Amino acid sequence: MARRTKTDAQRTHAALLEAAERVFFDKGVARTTLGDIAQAAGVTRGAVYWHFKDKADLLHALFGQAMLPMEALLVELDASAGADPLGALRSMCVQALCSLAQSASQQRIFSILFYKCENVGEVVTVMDHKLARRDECLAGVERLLHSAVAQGQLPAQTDVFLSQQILGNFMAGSMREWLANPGSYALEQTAPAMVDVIMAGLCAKPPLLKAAAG
Amino acid sequence: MARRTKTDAQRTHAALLEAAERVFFDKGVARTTLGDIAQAAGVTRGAVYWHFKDKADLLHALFGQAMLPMEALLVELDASAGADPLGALRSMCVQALCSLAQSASQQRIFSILFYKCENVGEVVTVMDHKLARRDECLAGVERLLHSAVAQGQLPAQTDVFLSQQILGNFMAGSMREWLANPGSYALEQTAPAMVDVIMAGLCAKPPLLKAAAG
DNA sequence: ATTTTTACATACATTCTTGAATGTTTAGTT
DNA sequence: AACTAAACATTCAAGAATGTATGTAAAAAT
Repeated sequence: MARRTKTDAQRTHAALLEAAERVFFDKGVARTTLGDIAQAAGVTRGAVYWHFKDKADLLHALFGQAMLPMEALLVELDASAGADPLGALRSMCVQALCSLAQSASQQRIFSILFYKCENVGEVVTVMDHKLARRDECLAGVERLLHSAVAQGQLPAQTDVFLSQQILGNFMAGSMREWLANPGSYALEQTAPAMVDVIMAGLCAKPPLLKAAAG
Repeated sequence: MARRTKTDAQRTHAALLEAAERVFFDKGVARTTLGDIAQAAGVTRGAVYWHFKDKADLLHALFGQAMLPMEALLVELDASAGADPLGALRSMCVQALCSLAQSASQQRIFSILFYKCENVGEVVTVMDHKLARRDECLAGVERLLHSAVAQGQLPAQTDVFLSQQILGNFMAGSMREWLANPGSYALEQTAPAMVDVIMAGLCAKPPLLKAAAG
């Protein structure tokens, strides 16, 4: 086959991304050759090298399109910051877990992130880009926690930085561990109760700032 | 060089494991060749193939010697089950985090586990073996939680399975996220406060069993 | 209508890596 | 003292993956 129309090109572009998602998930990033992806997409390596510079570029594109839910939460976050920041945080976290539980594609992509991709070499560049996005999100979380303190939902002495770390660690760990065997329990059902435990802990015994010795 | 004494052989065996730890950490498992490890250990590939079947076997051996702290906790766990199960659980978790924070070798090995190793192909066999060990540990955690319920430290309706998941998710997430940049905060200092949040959450608003509808 | 790109396919040269095969001492063993 | 086998080193054949270079047919541009 020779050149198709512009929309056909976009279609192969998408097909390559979809194929990459599947093959990366199945074989891991390091072991998949660009030939594998081309074959899975029904094209040749020439097409891959036309649309992407190399494997890292393809991975970057794959991860780039995947964070939409994360960013959606970020938007929702700043909107609802006013009334009940802690409640907003809670529903954000629950929704993030439920979103993962409901989307097979998201599960594949996060599985690749967590389990099928070595953070080494050119990949770290891709990951750094991804982490920058996540840090923006975490900064939003920190803002929410600050306003929770301001509104008295959390004690004045609360160490906001540590609280955010705790929440982030729990969220990342929950996603990763659940993805190890998604069948072990129904994440969407249990997500609210799980997040509630963390929120209750932050209210009941939050990490406190060490007052500067005077 | 030719054949050395038996103790020399043990020394090269250990040197190979140490070299593997370093090189795997630096280059990731997939990209390191057995030649790299041999060179780092000051021998040739022949020595590697003598001591280990292949790369997966080497990785298995590396991970096999690494879980000693985890198993140490397991022993300590059953010993202290009597008086204050929740307290025992707390100190276990804190100690696990501090242990990680203090041992550079442990940090490398866990970094390999979390970031430098794709869960694919023969590696899953290695990981499964590792997960089996971890599940034993988690079973111990579950026993502790049960006795905490029995002693009234946790409400009778507490969903022990979910509680254990929550704690495990938090612990795994904390280790992994901290390893992403160990310099961002002092884990040994903050570990007690962090674990306390989770424990307080479990006490204040534990996940509850859904009573079978009658 | 022609020229120029686009969007790929095909072919090629190069480089790595692996597994196995074979060689070489020398420590134990009898 | 002779023999066996341990503990490596060295070499080799074979396949595979990458990047690039080149071919090509149709779509756009003029």
